[in-house]
Amino acid sequence: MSSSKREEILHKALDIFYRDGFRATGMDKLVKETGISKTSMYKYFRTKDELILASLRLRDELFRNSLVRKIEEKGDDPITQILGFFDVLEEWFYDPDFRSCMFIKATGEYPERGQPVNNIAAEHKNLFGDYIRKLVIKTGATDPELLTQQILLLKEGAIVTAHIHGPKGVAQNAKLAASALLNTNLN
Amino acid sequence: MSSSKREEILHKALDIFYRDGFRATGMDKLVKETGISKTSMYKYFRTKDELILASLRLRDELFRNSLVRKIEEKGDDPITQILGFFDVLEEWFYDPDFRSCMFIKATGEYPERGQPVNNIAAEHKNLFGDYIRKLVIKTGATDPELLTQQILLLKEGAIVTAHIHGPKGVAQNAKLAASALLNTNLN
DNA sequence: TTTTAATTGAACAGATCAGTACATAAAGGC
DNA sequence: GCCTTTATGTACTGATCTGTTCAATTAAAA
Repeated sequence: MSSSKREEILHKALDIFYRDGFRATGMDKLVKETGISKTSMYKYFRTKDELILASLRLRDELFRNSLVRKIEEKGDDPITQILGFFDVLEEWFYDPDFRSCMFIKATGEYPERGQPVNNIAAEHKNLFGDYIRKLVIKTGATDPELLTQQILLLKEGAIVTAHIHGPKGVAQNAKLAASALLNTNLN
Repeated sequence: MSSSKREEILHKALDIFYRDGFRATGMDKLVKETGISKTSMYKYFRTKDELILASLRLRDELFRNSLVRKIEEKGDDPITQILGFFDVLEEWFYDPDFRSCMFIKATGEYPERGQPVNNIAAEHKNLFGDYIRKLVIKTGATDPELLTQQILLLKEGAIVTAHIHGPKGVAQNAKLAASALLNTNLN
């Protein structure tokens, strides 16, 4: 199968891009660290930009799937899942490979509006937001749209804060805030 | 005065670094856009890294001062100021020159822990956090430390979200969350 | 005006950037 | 065995990167 090489390149490039950033990662570094020849890289991806975009799309898929799966391992009812989501975040923050959100960093490096990088990032956030919204609606909250957006704000804030200050306490502070907001929305 | 040239370089470099990013901004681009010769740049700053760090330090000073001033224009009592803070954020998000938080982006581009960039970013967040904490304590909140951290999470989340999705509604959602959290902390 | 300091422009070095060309080497199917 | 596909290694192009050098120019001080 020819596409297995493509997948291999993609997964390895994703790890390095996530760890070191896009502009800081040259193709030669990618060759050296992955052991894959440059010829192969340019066979499956016509440009570095194309590889970056494909990496982001893969990250979207892997990350959302992983998040949803871990959330649903926390329990069955929506409140448990919403609050459990912040425990999932906490586990991520304590992972030594945690380096903030790849999409936040990507939009930081490619600030031009309407660029594909920005679109993929926005789409990723929208898709995950849709999932959270479903959970919030299931709780019977009085203003599910507002509550959804607020939970997402806490999530983004926690990611950025854990990256700058370290993981300690960050996710639990966010969880307590989400819990308080949930309570005011249920009575 | 020789330091006025230094200041000029610093202010102009800051604007370009903030707009385009650090790695995406070469010294030649800086020369072309600022009209300042490369010789002068390297006279006042020995390396690009030094210029970057000085830019971040200037940003810290300018941005915190501006934020505090605008917050205090919103009123005298701490609750008005805390909630007004989110209106200040909203004005910033709608500024066409808004491009997220320079420190979040900086730590994204220079992910190595313990690096000066990271330290300056953390210090910036700490200093502003200290200011918010003072306001929160003045409100008589039951758990001022927790509430402070939560308000800061909402702030970081709002910045990142406004950058990816645009400014609409973001700051007000955060403001409503902060208001609800304040209420649960005052009763 | 004369002298001194500050600034510029432009060329340069050496490294690294994205991307290409091509000949060699594995690997798999028949 | 043979043949085709797939992958590798290496060298290369031209652009761009950070940083240096130095003579010419402007501005300020005397």
